[in-house]
Amino acid sequence: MSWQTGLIKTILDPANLIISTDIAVVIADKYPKARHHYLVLPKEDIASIFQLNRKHLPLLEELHLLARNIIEVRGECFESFRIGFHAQPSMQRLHLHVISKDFVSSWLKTKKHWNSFNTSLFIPYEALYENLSKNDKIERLPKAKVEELLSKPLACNQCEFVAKNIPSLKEHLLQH
DNA sequence: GTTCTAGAAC
DNA sequence: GTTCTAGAAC
Repeated sequence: MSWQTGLIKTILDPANLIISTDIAVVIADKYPKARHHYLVLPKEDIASIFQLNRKHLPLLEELHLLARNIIEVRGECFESFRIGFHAQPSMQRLHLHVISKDFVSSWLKTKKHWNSFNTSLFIPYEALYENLSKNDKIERLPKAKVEELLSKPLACNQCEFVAKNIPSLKEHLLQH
């Protein structure tokens, strides 16, 4: 089994499921990039956002419902979370990220980690939903665009601060 | 996706 | 000399 199928294997074990419905499940991200970081995955075998079409809109609504549920279950505030998909996913099985905006985590280690959640490489749930409604599919970003976004400066998500490197960004995030 | 680590950056 | 980044992983 290659590493890309790790999520599919993870959800096979009921012990890993924080929430489970007929349609979807919620698990904790194995390498959380913030104080709270969950993944919502459909039980249906959909590899990624690129397999979606208009028929999946009700499924997306179910995923978002579970996203709101896990935030509530954990006693957290909806407004303190980002909910969305990576524009360039690495792991198989469609997964909706539910991540708190603090980004305080020892697993946050690289510029790629930061920019994948804090540039257009992160597609908010609502944006993906609207895009799918309109176009009946999700287009892959051009390689050059991905590289441009990955190389963006380390701009704080809560103020105008731009960090010189990852350690200084992490130190800064702790101050918020 | 992570781990490891060479060599760049400081 | 130490910190930090970025590319290979058969």
